[in-house]
Amino acid sequence: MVHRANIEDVAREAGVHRSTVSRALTGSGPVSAANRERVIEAARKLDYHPNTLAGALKSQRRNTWGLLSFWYFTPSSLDHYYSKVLGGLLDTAGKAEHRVLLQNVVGRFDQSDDCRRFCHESHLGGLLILAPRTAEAALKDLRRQRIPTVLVAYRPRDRELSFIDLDNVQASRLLVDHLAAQGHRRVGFIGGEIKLSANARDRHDGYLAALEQAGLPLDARLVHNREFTPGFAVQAFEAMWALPKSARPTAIFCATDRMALAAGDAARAAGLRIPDDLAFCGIDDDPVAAPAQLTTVRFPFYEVGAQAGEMLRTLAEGPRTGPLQVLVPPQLIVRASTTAKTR
Amino acid sequence: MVHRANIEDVAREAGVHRSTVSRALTGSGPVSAANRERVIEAARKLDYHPNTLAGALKSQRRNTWGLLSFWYFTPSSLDHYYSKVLGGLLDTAGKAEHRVLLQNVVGRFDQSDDCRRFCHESHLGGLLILAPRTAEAALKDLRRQRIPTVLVAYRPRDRELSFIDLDNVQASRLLVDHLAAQGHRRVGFIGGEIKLSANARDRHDGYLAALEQAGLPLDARLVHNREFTPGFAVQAFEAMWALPKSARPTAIFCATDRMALAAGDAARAAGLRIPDDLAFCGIDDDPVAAPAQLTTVRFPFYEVGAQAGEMLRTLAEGPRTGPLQVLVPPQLIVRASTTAKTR
DNA sequence: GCATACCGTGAGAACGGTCTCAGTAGTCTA
DNA sequence: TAGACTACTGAGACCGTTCTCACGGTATGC
Repeated sequence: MVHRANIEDVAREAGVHRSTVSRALTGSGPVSAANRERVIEAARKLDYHPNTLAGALKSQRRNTWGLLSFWYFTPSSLDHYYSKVLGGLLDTAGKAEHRVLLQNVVGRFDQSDDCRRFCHESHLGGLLILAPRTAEAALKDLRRQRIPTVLVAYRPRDRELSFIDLDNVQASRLLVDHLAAQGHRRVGFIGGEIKLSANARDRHDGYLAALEQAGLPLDARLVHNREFTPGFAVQAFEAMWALPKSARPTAIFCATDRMALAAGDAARAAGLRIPDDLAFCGIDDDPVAAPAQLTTVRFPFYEVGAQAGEMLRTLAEGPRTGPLQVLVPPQLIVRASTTAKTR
Repeated sequence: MVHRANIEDVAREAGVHRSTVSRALTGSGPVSAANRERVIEAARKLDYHPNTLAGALKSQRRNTWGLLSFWYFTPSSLDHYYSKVLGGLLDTAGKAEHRVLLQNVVGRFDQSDDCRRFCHESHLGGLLILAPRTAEAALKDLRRQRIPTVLVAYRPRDRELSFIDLDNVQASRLLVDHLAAQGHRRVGFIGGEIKLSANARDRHDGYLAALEQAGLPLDARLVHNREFTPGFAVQAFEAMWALPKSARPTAIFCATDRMALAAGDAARAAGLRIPDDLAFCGIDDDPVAAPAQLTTVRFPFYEVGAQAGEMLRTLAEGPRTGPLQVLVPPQLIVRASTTAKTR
């Protein structure tokens, strides 16, 4: 291993004590201008880089944030989400002079030794947790450590925890309002099982709330909740289209883009023109949505990551701030699948 | 801050010296069965977690790998690449009892202070560099540090560096061979500027080599290299289709999926049936390729990350291994855009 | 002129481990 | 039974910083 200059070498080179070197380089105390100059020059000459391990050990300062992701496998549909959140976090971390350390937890959160060791032994100054579906019990153990922790895209039952979640209710509202503004009155909904997924519930609830607020009729025959799958979307579309003509929807709002595209393809195959005969919209702004001209909403994942970082900063410095709880609104992306060219 | 038990506390609890605790927990020396038992019990009781900072400081052991990505901005098309490589690296790191630390470099690699500090001050035991387009000069500085370094998806001029690159030549070969096997003899190529990008050059070279090997004719009118953009792909398709009927291609191979899809859309708009009148294929297995039924090749990014980690391990332990240089072959994904249903 | 304040500095104790070394007791060999 | 060897243990230096403290010197206030 190459010899790396340490603070003592710099002190010798500059002809001062290492305390003075430390003060000069970190600005933690008074140093005469002449000595500061000498120290900086010596550090440059010796290519000195302080050993952060030693510094952190002594000062007990924690300048690393941990990102704990909790996936048994990583479905490709999460790549976009993951890398944008990460990008935002990295940028905030950079500004805050923090490093970002990663840990992927395979299997159950609360039984993972990796996870425990990551949180206890990595000298973390903050912790971000992605998608901890079953993790709330395990979080209690973490809280004893008093490491600032923010849950991402998850709303815990325990109201003492900090989180930054996506406003799925608002997502539905934006889309329903947009459809209403386009003149639609009969808007169908195809979503996931509301008992299994908070996302499914919120998107469904938002749909109901927005219908009511916009004064649109609610027709139970136009509401289908079971699975977040393209196959189910096609089935649900077919069921709606089998209704008497007057009962059919003029627009269908699917809880994901993939579902909307599948249902849209089925509709096209049945001879319908989109959006004139039937409009479609989804949620996610999946990469396939843009080429397919699908109206959708997009969550600003980069900003979620960046703001999560800011929350960690606030939690770390605030002596006694309560939990921080943020709901991130989505952005409406209007495309041709809901905007008739001929009107 | 909560009191965290240290090794001294455990020693006191177990009634032994802290040396014995260290030996018992790390297995670095002999400990009697009775004492080992006592130590483990004491550690459990006090919820002791060793301070890795202190350990690494003294032992000079480096158990962190750095992942340096170098993007001025992060285009969404790289999300998939980035998160898969990362996933693979994380898994290998986990097996090797290593942590992964991230740094995103904005702007020029060789002028980035963040980058230098990351490499010098993070006590890295290995370094992975993603997409260091202009970075080779800066790497010399890094090599002085003797940190095992692997370049990902990049082939450096300096043959002393270790890298793991994607075999773009082989990608082209797989596709051309596939087209030839489908009976095509006139295969067009649309790619990027070969002087600007190694990718563009390799894909183009692979096309030429595979044509020759398969005994297919090379017609300069069917080869278009300028930009990796959908717009250019459309132009190039139109140019080919404006040729006399006998000179037209029966299949077009585009250097990216996005280009292939754009050209394919233009062909469809011109009334052509795909693949019967004209077959298309691309490279990348972009998320939009599967729904569009586009034949393409996929690079195994997860495996790239995992193997890069293995390379770091080898470089770290090998006392004097030379540079490791790996070329990763892609996988052919055959879809309907090249397989005529009616034949 | 003396008390007070403050600036700049060096001395040296931490931080929490690891690791070398020496010493003790017990076992084995000749 | 002496000598060598082994298993185990504690003492304590050390990794490279930060940070508190004490001290000399100069400026300020009364």
